Amino acid sequence: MDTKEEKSHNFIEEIVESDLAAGKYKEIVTRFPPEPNGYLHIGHASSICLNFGLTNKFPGYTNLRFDDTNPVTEDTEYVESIKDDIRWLGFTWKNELYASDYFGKLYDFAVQLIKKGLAYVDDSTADAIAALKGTPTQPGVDSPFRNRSVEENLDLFARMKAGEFPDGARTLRVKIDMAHPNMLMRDPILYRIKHAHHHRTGNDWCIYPMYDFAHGQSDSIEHITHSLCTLEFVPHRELYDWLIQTLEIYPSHQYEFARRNINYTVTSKRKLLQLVNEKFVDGWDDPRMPTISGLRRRGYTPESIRDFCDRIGIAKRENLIDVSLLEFCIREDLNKIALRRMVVFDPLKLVITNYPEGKTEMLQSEENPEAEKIEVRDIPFSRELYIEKEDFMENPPKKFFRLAPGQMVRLKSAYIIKCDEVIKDENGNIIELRCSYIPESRSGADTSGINVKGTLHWVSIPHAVSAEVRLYDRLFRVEDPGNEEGDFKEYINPDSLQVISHVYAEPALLKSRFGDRYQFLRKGYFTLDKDSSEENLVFNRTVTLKDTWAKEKSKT
RNA sequence: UGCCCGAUAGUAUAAUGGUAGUACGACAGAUUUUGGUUCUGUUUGUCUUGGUUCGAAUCCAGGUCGGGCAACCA
Repeated sequence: MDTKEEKSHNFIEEIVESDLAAGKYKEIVTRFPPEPNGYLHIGHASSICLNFGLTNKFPGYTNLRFDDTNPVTEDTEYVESIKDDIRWLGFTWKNELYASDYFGKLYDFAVQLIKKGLAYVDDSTADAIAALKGTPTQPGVDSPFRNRSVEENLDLFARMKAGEFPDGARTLRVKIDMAHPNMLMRDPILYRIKHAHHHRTGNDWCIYPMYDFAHGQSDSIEHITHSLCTLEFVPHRELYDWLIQTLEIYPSHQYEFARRNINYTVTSKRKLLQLVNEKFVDGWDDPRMPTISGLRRRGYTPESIRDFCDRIGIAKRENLIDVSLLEFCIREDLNKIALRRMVVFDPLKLVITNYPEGKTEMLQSEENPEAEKIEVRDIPFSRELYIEKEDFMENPPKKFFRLAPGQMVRLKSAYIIKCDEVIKDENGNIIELRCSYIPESRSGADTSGINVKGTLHWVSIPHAVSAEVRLYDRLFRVEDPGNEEGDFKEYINPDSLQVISHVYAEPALLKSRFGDRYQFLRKGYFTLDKDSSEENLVFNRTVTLKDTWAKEKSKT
């Protein structure tokens, strides 16, 4: 019996495993810390899978903590969408928490630092602070307010909290070293004044802690053992550790990994927000968006996204992941679960001349040939059918397995037919095909002995139902739009959405419900869109099928 | 001209001093009532120069290249 090879650990799992083995912790605590100022995207999914995945693999739990320290950009709309998305991805948090829950504690921490002579109120303007900060290669200069007395600092900070000063008039800064080689250690700001309404604390506060004075402290309060964040926070770790040590609070530790980037899209909340606000897309859940809600509406499954995150792994190097891997993951999942349906997008009329007029025959076809237990559905067959225009060629190349004058093909789950005659209009356009069928070739009861190379999908004209399909392509024409010259929006793919308002579908599709997943035979995977109604079925194409014929064609 | 992080096939990721592997992609073939699926095979890689070592992707030193750091954002 072959034991399945254990999947190798990423570097963070290694750290956790060795911490656990060394007895440093009995259980681990991680957190997913979104700022509620945008919708979650595929990059966040990776972080979610990491944080929650860790505590699924190892003993411990994961908190959801909203990093809501900037009331100006944050909103409960985002809080709700973030919770929905995490749940939909299939994860459960232990505690729903907010950095704003700790505003009181954080204030007390600040007072402690002032009392230790390690924090001061600075009256400098933002410009002055920036000017005295120095540059990466030049040391900064002490603020003229740096040496105020503890009493004065205590008084001023209390009055900042009391709302005596306008926005931006004063800040509280920690006193470290203005010549420190790490710029984040040059007396970083702890608190700033913002007379703004907070989505949770309302108007209770007019001073708000900065990220560096909220995140690590929140981690510590929650006894987070492994605080995972992306690489741009590496230089913050020194300050993170300094504050925890100085405040003598629970020592959480920060570990950094490289954010996941995917080609032909952007995953920056600022850029995504622009696409939404400037109407380049239909909203945060536009099926072309790399947001979780966009992927959901597009028809991606949570399983496929988790599988994707699993396959791309976690590491520290810069990366640009090929979107074809994401597409592979969704195809693999949908192939197993999607119900097969026949839908003709671009119809060509086909008349079976030797089939009785007015006759309707019910044929059976598999719901899903990959299923362990094959179930079937009924499909009406009649004398007049639609096939796909591109499935017929008058002068076909040698490798064309589809219909052509004098050629035979199988109609999926029906009969073998032969093309006898091509009917054209006065302009020479092909408007109808006259074919004959082989009665003994009926699917499942074929005694004809005829072998054909091609199988086509089809729809019976009198039974066809109408639907709209929306075909999506990548949102950008270039691999890394965020890194191109000029505005990233110049690189939007103008053909990222193609709507076909009337396609012809087999009647079984009439019973579609939200969340149903289909494979339209030879066309791709589709799911019902929220714009759909009883009168107008609307389907989103999740992803195409792999198409080796298209590849073959493009060679010439 | 400072501090920090990184570099393994086209892409992503393993190998933790001992055979450079996996997945996706690409290519070729088999099977197929979806040019889908499935199966088989092929292809391509340790940034560089030294050093340590019986042995280096791995350890050390120098270099090169890429990225981050000067928001009262997170």
